[in-house]
Amino acid sequence: MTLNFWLRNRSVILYGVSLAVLLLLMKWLEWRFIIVDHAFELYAGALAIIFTLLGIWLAVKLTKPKTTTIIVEKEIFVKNDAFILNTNELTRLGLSKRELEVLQLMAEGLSNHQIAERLFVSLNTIKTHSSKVFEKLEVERRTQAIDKAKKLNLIQ
Amino acid sequence: MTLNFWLRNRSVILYGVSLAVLLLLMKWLEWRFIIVDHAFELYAGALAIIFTLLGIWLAVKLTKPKTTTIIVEKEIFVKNDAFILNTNELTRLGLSKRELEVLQLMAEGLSNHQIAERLFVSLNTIKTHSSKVFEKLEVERRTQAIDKAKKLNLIQ
DNA sequence: TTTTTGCTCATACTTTAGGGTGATTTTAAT
DNA sequence: ATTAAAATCACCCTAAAGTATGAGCAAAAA
Repeated sequence: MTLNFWLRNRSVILYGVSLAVLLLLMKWLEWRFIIVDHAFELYAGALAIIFTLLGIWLAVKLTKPKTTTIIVEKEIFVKNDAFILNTNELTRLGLSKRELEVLQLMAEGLSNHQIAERLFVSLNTIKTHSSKVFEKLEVERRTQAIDKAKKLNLIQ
Repeated sequence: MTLNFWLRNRSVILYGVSLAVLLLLMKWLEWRFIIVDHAFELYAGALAIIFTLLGIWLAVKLTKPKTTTIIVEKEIFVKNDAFILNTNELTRLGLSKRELEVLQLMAEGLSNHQIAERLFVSLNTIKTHSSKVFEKLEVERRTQAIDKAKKLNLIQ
């Protein structure tokens, strides 16, 4: 407890002790070399300087450091791969759900045969769907359809 | 409020009190051992207090606050149309310049015939190129090639 | 210089894609 | 209940795509 008190307040205690020592020293000096002219002014000046420095030291030591928080916004460019289906365009073109499904699988590189298997329908059905898709998208080839559909955000 | 004031300034108050105690101690010491003018000590004490306070004030006023910079990441979603060709993948796959050119035109929806016309070569040449492209990309269809090439950033 | 690589083209053949037409069934809307 | 759209499937035919093989030529690399 006593040790704790010492640790917590050693700055103050040290200060008091050193002040006492300083004053005693000055007194002794004064007593020793009292001959000096304007002794009082010098003494006061020294005191002022010393205690100003002491005050600065105290403030720096004992006050919490000022902190200014600067918030800087760092712009991070993120690739917008969050696909948002263009519903407007979809309804405008009149593409049905199934047709869009076929178009999506086309874009993934599947052949008509593979799409038929995937959707559990016949090859002819897929042909009919794809033909309708090309008609509605006003294209002639699946590659064109894919390109256009991607540009219109109809598929991913 | 008063308690808060105490907590915030206990260092300074403690210092003041201890200074007062110290001065009393000195007075007592003076009265006990040394015979000097009383006014001077009071003056010195006042000086000490004033200039210590001045030092504290100076320090508080003039110290630069520590700045903490907090960087907040602000996400900006950008359409990533800044295409960067994946040269590593390109050389890894061993795709030639011409083959890449054909692949690019494929992705734009052109037929082999159209590509041939565009590049002023025969249809058979384009067929050869496309076959090589499929081989190197390890795919069977142009739609697959397009899909893979886009995912690998080989084409736009 | 020789070799390799890239680009070109051809022929023959197979597979896939696409167009046209028509029909049935299911689902949704009027 | 009727109509309309969507989804399904078939057949026929043509066009395009893709495979395989061989070959000529020019530029770059060994």
